[in-house]
Amino acid sequence: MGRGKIEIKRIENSSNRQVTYSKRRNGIMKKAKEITVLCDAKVSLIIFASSGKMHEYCSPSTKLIDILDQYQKTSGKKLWDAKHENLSNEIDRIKKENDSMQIELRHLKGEDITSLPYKELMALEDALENGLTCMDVLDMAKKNTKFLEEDNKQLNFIVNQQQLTYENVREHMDHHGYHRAARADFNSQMPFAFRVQPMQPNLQERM
Amino acid sequence: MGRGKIEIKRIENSSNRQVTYSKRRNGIMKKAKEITVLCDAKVSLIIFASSGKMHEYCSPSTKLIDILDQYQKTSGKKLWDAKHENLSNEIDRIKKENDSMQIELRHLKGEDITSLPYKELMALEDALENGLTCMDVLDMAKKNTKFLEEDNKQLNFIVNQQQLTYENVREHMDHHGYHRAARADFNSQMPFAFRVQPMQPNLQERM
DNA sequence: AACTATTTATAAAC
DNA sequence: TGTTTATAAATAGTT
Repeated sequence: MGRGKIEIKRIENSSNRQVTYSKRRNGIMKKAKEITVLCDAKVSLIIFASSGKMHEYCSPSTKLIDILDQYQKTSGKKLWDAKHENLSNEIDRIKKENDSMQIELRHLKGEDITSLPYKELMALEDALENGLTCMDVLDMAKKNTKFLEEDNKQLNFIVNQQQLTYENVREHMDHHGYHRAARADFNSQMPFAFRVQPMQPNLQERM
Repeated sequence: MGRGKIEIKRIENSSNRQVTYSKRRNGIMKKAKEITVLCDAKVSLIIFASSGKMHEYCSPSTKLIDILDQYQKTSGKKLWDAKHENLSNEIDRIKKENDSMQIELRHLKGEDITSLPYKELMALEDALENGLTCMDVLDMAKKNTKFLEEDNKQLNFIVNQQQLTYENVREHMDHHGYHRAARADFNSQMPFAFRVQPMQPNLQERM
């Protein structure tokens, strides 16, 4: 449609190409508008000139994003969904990081590891694999030590109390002149040196 | 361009509209292809009929996604970026959570170390300076734990023996009919529940 | 869907 | 770039 028929192939003359581009671009835009109005169609038209300049048409009262959404649904082709996936993956990655930190935190904040149920132990294993440091394990060890020391203290206290009792009872028996045989019996039942001292006097120096 | 001129307004007759849509859609598609070839343009054309049927054209050796990317860059308008904002926001949120946890972790770890008794801290420092690895320190911790556990065992043994003794003595006294008052005395000296159970039943499993 | 009279788009020239 | 114009192409109405 013009003074002469043209072949549909790249126009080599740059300025001719530019002119034709401009004219035909307007033509397409007009057609796009027309079909939108005439036929109730939704149209998205995006054109980039080789120069990089962009022109677009999008049917009125419609957002390009909606058209593209519908495009994805209708065609089944993914557009930003691919990007979406990347972000989702990052979220997953960070969430995992989060989880292992939370586990680490819980443990550092003090609950004893070995008292944890199996599940949590498995989680801890994961945490270790995910870079729980030696320091963390040391901390746990320290907590354990503290427990043991407390146990020791209590046990020592009890033993001492028992010894005191023993001595009091013996004194009592002595005082009241209980039968010699009974006292021998009693002693034979007490084979240990009850003067209990802390067996590890400077525990904290060992760490 | 046809037998008669038409106004550019919605074609009310449904089947006419449908026919015109089909014809014009082909026309636009052809034009899109032509401008692509003739002028080196990149074109994305998406058309939805009111029926929902979709047709698209995208210039060859180009992906729609690339055109849309370029669209976003060139126009500054956000397409899926808007949708991604939600995900990005979640990532930000989680990352913040992460950061504060990391701070908390550092804090806790720092606190743990600085709250150690001076001696212990110096010892640890020395150990690390002298090229001991984390492993070595862990080993020490384990040894310490073993000592404590042995102490605990011994103490438990003693406590149990003492209790046995107590029970035997009482039985002995009962059997030989010692004075009621003496027995009362004896009981009053034993204020503790001697039935000692390991307070940390699975110490060895903690490390 | 094919036909065709007519409108519209546009290539070439200015 | 914009206008003109001869002509190709598109298409509205018809069959």
